[in-house]
Amino acid sequence: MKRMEAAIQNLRASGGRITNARRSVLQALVTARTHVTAEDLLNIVQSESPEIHLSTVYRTLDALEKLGVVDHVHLGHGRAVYHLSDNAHQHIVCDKCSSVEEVPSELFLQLEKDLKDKYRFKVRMNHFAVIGTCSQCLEKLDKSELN
Amino acid sequence: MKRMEAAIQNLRASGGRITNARRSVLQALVTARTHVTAEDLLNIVQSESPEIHLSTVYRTLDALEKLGVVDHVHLGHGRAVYHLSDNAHQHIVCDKCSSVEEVPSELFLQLEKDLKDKYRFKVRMNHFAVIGTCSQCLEKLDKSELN
DNA sequence: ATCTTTGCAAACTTTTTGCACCAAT
DNA sequence: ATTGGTGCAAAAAGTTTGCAAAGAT
Repeated sequence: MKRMEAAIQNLRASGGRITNARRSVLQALVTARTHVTAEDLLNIVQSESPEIHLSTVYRTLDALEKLGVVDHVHLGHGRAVYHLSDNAHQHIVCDKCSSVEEVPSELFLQLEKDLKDKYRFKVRMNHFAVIGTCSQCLEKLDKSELN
Repeated sequence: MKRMEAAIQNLRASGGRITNARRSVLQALVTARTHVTAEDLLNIVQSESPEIHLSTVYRTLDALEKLGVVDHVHLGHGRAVYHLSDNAHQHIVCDKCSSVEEVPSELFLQLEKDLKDKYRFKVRMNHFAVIGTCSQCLEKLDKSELN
């Protein structure tokens, strides 16, 4: 669990304190390893430490995000999902079934470069989701159009 | 105002009714012509017809969106912005100053194609925002790093 | 001892919903 | 006459905040 230790060093170095709550949230993030909502994290965390409060989860995520350890993406209907920072993938989100899939970042490299070169806009990788329709839902749609 | 008439036809054809509220919201969308929040629209609309309610704006936007006349994008901090459907541009949103810029869709064509071919995922153009840092904020950051 | 973090409850923001009334077709 | 839309008020859903007590350094 290198990531966990690195994050803890990071927190400490920035003058933060290492508390149970923070260790739990971090642990939960490592465990989950995918896009989880604050509430998902709360559930994981509370299965061990039921006293931990949702607002603490939010505040911890905030702190970790400021350190660059965590990122969050808004998936469209309000909820945000959080995960350990990692530039290796992006999210594609189905607007029919809300499923989230990860795709390699390389698909986005050209776009990133273009926006940089032509608009001096520095994309924050991993902080946006592409909305569309996933293969399963597309199939269902095709079938229903046959009727 | 072709767009407006087309939208009205569209509404009528789908069994919808043409009311003051709907005409106003549509008019406001045409007038604004950029990304506006539901509240922005409410303000525009209420300057003429103060009795129109926010929930009506939402319901109208909903109806128009189902017809494909309107689209909305979530910009990250909760608020959604709405605009007339138009595949010609995408949004890039600054995570520092929240400014929104439009960039031509062609930049996204390759990405769209890749996601289609490799993941059978059909991107819903115009329904996602790219988050990052705009040129102005980048400049400010550069300067502050010189200190 | 100091300064940060926590738990809780309450506030806030944005969007949705139930319902009785009203209006467009 | 029907069916769909409106205004209002209240609820939801997700997140943030103020505060006093507890905890990490």
